[in-house]
Amino acid sequence: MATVSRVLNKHPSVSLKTRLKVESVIQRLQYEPNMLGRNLRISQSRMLLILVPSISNPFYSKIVQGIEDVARKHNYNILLCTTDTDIEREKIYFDLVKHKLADGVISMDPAVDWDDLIGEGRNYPVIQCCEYSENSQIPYVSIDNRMAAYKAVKHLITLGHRKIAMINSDPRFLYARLRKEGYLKALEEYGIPYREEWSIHTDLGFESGQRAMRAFLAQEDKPTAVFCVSDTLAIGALKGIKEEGLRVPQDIAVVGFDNIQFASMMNPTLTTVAQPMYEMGCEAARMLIHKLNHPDDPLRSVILDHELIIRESTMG
Amino acid sequence: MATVSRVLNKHPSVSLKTRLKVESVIQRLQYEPNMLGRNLRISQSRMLLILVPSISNPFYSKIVQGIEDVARKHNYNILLCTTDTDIEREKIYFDLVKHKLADGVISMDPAVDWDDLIGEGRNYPVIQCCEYSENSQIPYVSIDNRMAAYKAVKHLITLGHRKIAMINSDPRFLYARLRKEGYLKALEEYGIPYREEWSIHTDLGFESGQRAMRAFLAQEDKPTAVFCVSDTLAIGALKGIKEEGLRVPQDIAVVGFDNIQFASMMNPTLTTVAQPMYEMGCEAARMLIHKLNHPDDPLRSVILDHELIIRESTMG
DNA sequence: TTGAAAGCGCTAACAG
DNA sequence: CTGTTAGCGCTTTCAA
Repeated sequence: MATVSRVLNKHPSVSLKTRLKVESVIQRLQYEPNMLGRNLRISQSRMLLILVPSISNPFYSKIVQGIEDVARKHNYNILLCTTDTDIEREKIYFDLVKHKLADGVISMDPAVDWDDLIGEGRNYPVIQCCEYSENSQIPYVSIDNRMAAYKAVKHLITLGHRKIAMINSDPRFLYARLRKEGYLKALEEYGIPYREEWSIHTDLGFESGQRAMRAFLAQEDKPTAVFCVSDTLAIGALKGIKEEGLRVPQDIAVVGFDNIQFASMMNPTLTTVAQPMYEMGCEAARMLIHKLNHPDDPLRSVILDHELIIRESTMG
Repeated sequence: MATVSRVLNKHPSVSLKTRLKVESVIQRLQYEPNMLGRNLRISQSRMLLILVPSISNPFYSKIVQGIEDVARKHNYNILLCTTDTDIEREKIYFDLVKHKLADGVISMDPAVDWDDLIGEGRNYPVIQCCEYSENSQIPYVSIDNRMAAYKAVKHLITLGHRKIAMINSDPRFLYARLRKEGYLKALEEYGIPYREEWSIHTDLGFESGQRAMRAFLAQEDKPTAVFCVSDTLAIGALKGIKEEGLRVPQDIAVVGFDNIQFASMMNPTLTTVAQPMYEMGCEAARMLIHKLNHPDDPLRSVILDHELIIRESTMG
């Protein structure tokens, strides 16, 4: 019995002869090991919990791909859970870790209050990805959102725009707040006053982008450019502009964020800020797995590079 | 110890008094049950394995959403695995079931040969979704792919097109073969000869659609309409057409398949065959969970409705 | 209604 | 190098 276990785990201290014998019996009996027993014994689930706001946004899918690839390489499986940015669901899912069904978590959710969620004095392995709480000690991987937004808006200003609107997401997201700061910084730098009525918060769906755009276009004084915090919003905005019979970029320029694959397929193609989605996922997974193997090593957060990609939606 | 277990599982035979006592102690000790022990004991993982070719295609994401919602409701978690339509990966993932890490499978992959994969005389709970092997006994949920394709192509013919190309996916996929049959049937019905050079097989990426379109447009005798077996391909095709300076639908009409959200956001908006993606996922999950609870109940496969959605890419 | 005891299938320490 | 044994944390008889 122990020997079988050793064969299965490729433990070196098994003679060739017995190994072959065991293997042949395994073959003959069609024996399949039961990992439930193993998991209990070694007290690991070899599962990584991934918390995403939504799976239908290609931005998140791409990150998940990165996580999955690295996880596989280290013999971990992925438990993908969509939270809809709902605190309650987040809590329920986190129970999977508390209950040992997952060894650690990578979260892309605003994460209400990890310190509270985790509880006093516990040390659950948690990595934040894209989204993070500034005041907690939990390591994260992200980009410089403020700077990225600043560059995007500056690009518009450089093109001569002075009436620049912003379609933002839920301010519970840190990235939403940071990108707004970048937006404001760019405006300020060029002495452009901020206009409340040109700033909308919404969810990341296409329709929301479309709706926001409609709202801008219904105003008497219309913006000539729009900065959207996600490509999905920008795509909705393009649609909203088109249905008013206006042209992009001649009448209104549009900038998105993320550089999802669809961005370059649009008509016009979308200017956007590229995030290294796949790489972020990989890095987050690497960090988590490292933490699992070395629980006491302090982990440093990682800021990856972004890049402004200029396409037709700002420069026809 | 047994009593604690009973309290945790809400077993009725616990007096109010002891239950409260146990609960208060649980609270005080911050006790968290270890599901690894439970899983071993009851010999269930309460996990559902989901096999998808790729997660970046919104078509699959939507189905997964449906599965997840139903699974949650029944207290199952989801193990999402992307196979890239690679037989080897499929096998490796299926080991999760053999090893009891998942209680059952929903597969959207061509599934080489389930009967072979599963092995003689075993009865693993497997449901196929969208994609299935015709000759196996494994239940599936899908649409009538042949009919759907037929209707799509007929729509083009009715509009006056006689030169209709097809961008198809890997013929390992049954749906690819069935949709081709529908395409051929429509052509035949109207006495239009099939042209080998107007039929391409490729993967589902945008670029592939774009490339296929370029190939068509490089031919001397160009088609005036294209039927694509997925919206992602169709979106790529739109791009390919645009880069040649042609107009949709005036010069070339395009039909997609799936009705992913992006389809209505394109410019022009995309005519496509809507599949009830979310509902298919729900149904597959329901079937699987039923099978888990009643292993010997025979399950009937399900064919859901599709719908041709006509938009600008065929009728400007 | 509660407690004692067995055992799910595995791994790891120990002895031989 | 191999076999024996204990025990991971839980549920479920069985007896009290």
